[in-house]
Amino acid sequence: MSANSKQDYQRIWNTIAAIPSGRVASYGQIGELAGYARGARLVARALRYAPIEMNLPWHRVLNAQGKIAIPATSPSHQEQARRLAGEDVTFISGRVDMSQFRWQPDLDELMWGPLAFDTDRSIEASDE
DNA sequence: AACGTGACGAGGA
DNA sequence: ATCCTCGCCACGT
Repeated sequence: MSANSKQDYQRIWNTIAAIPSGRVASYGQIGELAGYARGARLVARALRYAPIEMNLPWHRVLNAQGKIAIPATSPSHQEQARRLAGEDVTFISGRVDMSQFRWQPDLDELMWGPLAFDTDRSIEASDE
């Protein structure tokens, strides 16, 4: 499966939208949950092109080391840190403790939540 | 069409 | 911890 349209980005956006306040996820984690194994870079792109009107909790996505991935030269970097602080996500020497703050969707959420109803992940369409 | 790039990540040295 | 290499793949040149 490969991503090649905005329609594909939608699944990634949906996944990001599901990250609860006070928790964070890594790019790779979002990719896996959205059905793109090893799709970390795809997630980064999807995030960059996400429409602002969508109001995604973009600030809850960090790199695998718990660090803000946006270049420090960008104003958005500060903004991300500010938003996370507002959700009591704490940084220790520039990074978030992922073992403590990583979003871990429970089984119910994975099986019955909104993410489970993406069209090309339905039972009928599973033909790998 | 070919090529370099990157808000990434895992693994090895 | 730091540096490199490779896998990944849509995008802009």
